[in-house]
Amino acid sequence: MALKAVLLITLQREPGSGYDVLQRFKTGLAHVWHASHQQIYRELDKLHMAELLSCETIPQQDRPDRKVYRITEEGVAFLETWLAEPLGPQPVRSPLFAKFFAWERWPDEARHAELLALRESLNVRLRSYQAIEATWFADPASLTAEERAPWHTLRLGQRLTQTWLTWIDEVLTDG
Amino acid sequence: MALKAVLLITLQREPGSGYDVLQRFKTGLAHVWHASHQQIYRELDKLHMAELLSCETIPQQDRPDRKVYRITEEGVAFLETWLAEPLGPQPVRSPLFAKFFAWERWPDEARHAELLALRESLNVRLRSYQAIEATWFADPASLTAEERAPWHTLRLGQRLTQTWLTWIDEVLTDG
DNA sequence: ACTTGATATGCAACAATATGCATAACAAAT
DNA sequence: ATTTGTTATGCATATTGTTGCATATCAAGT
Repeated sequence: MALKAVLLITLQREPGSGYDVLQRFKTGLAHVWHASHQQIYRELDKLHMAELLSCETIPQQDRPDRKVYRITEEGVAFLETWLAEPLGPQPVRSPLFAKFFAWERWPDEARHAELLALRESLNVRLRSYQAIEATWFADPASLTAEERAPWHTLRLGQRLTQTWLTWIDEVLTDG
Repeated sequence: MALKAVLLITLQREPGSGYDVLQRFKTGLAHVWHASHQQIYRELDKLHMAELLSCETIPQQDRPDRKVYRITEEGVAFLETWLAEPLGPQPVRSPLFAKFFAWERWPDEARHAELLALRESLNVRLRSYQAIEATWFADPASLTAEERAPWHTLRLGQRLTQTWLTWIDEVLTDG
């Protein structure tokens, strides 16, 4: 459901091909929702079948046709319905917590490596957040209401990441 | 994969039926991994087929047989393999971030309701954490290394929840 | 008497995600 | 010349998770 919604909202802002959308998932949408190219192409096709997206096929010489999708009125209505209804509680699913739960069988060495790798990937994420902040949100006071939305999510992302990092250091120190 | 691991670890500590396991998912495992009873029964059957679990059928009068599962040697080996290999980066998938991403089409009223509902459910979770802390971890200094594992995950859960709550209040105040 | 909730188990259909494979041209670097 | 990376699209299969339905007993409350 959320994937459909993300596809609809990004194509509503700017129509584009599956490949265009894929690039957006790799950049601006990277901190919102992950999807593989296979999943994106298939989901776009489904949304087209359901007439939530229209599709204009642009023939190209010597390579596959480029299919440009744009949102339809039904697509907008679908998106607004999704936004209006509350999400409900999200199920808890944390593989790392599962490993901690299995503590007595988790070798010290493996745990240490796991935490170091996680810390590294969280640091990468934090740097990515910092780059976004410097580029787009250098002056928070001057942001419009609309611009504040991504700024808020960025700040939450930063704080959650920081919370994780602080905790990892404590666990590494502890054992 | 993680579901298999959680089933194996809990049955390794204490053999039991699908129903027993379900009760554990509703209590002690509630903050580790969510699974429905349908999924649990199906997965136990699969693990039995794969001989990672053995199964003793205990006939009962006038009601379905009780099937008691216990871990096998292959099951232990499987679990240890899973614990030894690093998890790798977890894909980002946050429906709430997706809604923030769709800000310009998200009505103020719906956003407000969404955040209030989320705040309430996070508060419930925080109270649940506090109850666990008071019951099991009243004196952190006296914990053994093994007891510290669930304590660590509890603390991370508390802090992440608190980070969310602080952020929600800010967003509610802001707009 | 009747309903509700706990005990105890599942099947079937569907949706979402992951993984492996496949094609084909072009540009840039070695 | 050949490899590597980018552009551009998908299909097939398997795994994982969701939702609706189904059965049957017993205890406790109304």
